[in-house]
Amino acid sequence: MNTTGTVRVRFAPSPTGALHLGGVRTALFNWLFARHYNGKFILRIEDTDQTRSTDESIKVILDGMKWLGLDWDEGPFRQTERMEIYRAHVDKLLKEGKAYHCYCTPEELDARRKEAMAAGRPPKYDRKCRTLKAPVEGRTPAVRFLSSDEGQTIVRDLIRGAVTFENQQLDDLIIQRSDGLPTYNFAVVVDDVTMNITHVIRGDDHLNNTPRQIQLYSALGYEPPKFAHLPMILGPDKTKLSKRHGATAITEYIDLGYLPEALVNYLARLGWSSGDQEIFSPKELIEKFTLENVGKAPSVFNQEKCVWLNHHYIQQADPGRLAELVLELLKKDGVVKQGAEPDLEWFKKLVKILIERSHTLVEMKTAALPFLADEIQLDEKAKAKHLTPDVALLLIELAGKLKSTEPFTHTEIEKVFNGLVAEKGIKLGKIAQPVRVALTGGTVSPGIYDVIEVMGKDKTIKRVEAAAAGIK
RNA sequence: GGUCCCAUCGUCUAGCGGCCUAGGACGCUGGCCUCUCACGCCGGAGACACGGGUUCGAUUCCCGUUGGGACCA
Repeated sequence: MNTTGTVRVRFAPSPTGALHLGGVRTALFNWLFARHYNGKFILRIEDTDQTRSTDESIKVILDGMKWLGLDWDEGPFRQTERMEIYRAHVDKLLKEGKAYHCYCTPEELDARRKEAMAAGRPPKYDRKCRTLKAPVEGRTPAVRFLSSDEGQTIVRDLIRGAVTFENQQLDDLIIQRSDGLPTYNFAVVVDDVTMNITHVIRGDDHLNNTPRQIQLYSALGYEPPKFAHLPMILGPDKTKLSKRHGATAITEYIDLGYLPEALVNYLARLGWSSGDQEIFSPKELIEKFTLENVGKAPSVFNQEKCVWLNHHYIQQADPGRLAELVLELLKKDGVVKQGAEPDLEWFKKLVKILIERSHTLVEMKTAALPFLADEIQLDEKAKAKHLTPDVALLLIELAGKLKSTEPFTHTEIEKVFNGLVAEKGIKLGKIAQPVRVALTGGTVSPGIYDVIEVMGKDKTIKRVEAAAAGIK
């Protein structure tokens, strides 16, 4: 690939809602491409649609990118701050006769479109205003691009190869609406040109816009950038991923307890691969990422695999970091009150014993609950199965032994259990399960010695005795 | 409807004419480990959409069909 000169790519989201997975993947690929080739990654906010754009949404996008670690080198630029630039380019085209005023109202266009469809003709603009001699009184015109209707426009896409479009099929598209705002296709071209973008890497859904844009570049007298159209991310029903497929916004994944590195790794592998490798650090991704290994086929977002990666990265993560993240979740839920945080070192110990069986931070949070609460509710089924009359005495005996256990550590606690088991000639499960239920309320938890150690002597004995007392 | 794109296990993918009895990962599943659940380890089921070419030889190249998707309305 020709990479002489600095690579400049951009991510250009519309701030009309959440930052969702498709957008994130586009941003990620652009970012990886820029970093791989030591280029620049530019962030541009496409907010010309002022009725739908919000500052809140811009904040969500920027926060999401930061969370993922996708740092940008220039921007964020906002299109609303660049209106003069668009206007100047429109004027230039008008002056050179490459664009013309169109006085047709949306209603008129709509009517003619319907007429054309009814008559079996393609619903294309009929170019009525192309030959207009004088302005129409009392109307503010839109501006249309005078496109060629002969020949072909070939998009040389870095992922798809050459894609040919018949110019005849292309419309005289509006580049400036009657309210003076530039249209999407026009603003994009002007922006990419004036920002010296070298590679436009974007979703497949823009491939059909590309020939028009190429024509605009050449009308404006600019060399078009190189294009690369990424395959879409689909939902389980194989249609474009959208809200009805469940969690699609990046913020939802934060709330669900995902780690950014897991999401980055997962999204990188959607539509891109490097042999058999599944796990990539950001550094490796940057090293190995090229457009050559980007696939053409759309891919379905698979929650299970994403969770698996999240589990993997939770195992790798620093317990201190996890402790802080889980604590945040607990505060958000109101389980932990500001100023009443548990001892951080103790909490870290707790987190450590939960790591292995946690797929998300939310799971970790849930598993931490019995350790934080003063009182616990015993699961009825677990109680019925494990807290049976024959274990009442065992529990009392165990509690007694634990009272004099010093130091109160995994090793010493294990000795107590082993001693009791040998003495009574029972299986470990006979006592471990009832204790687990007594301490955590349920039948699933980390290893019982770890649970006891972290729970602490007082709480352990209190709960074991309470459980024994509750057996009828 | 028009234009464009796409097509390997359920899903993500490797494969860039012979190495393929099609490899890996998630998920599913049988077993081992075991104080529960996980983790881990060992094993299993599971795909080249179809039909024509091209070629000594097609998953791989070409054409068509089918299917799916996107865009424009």
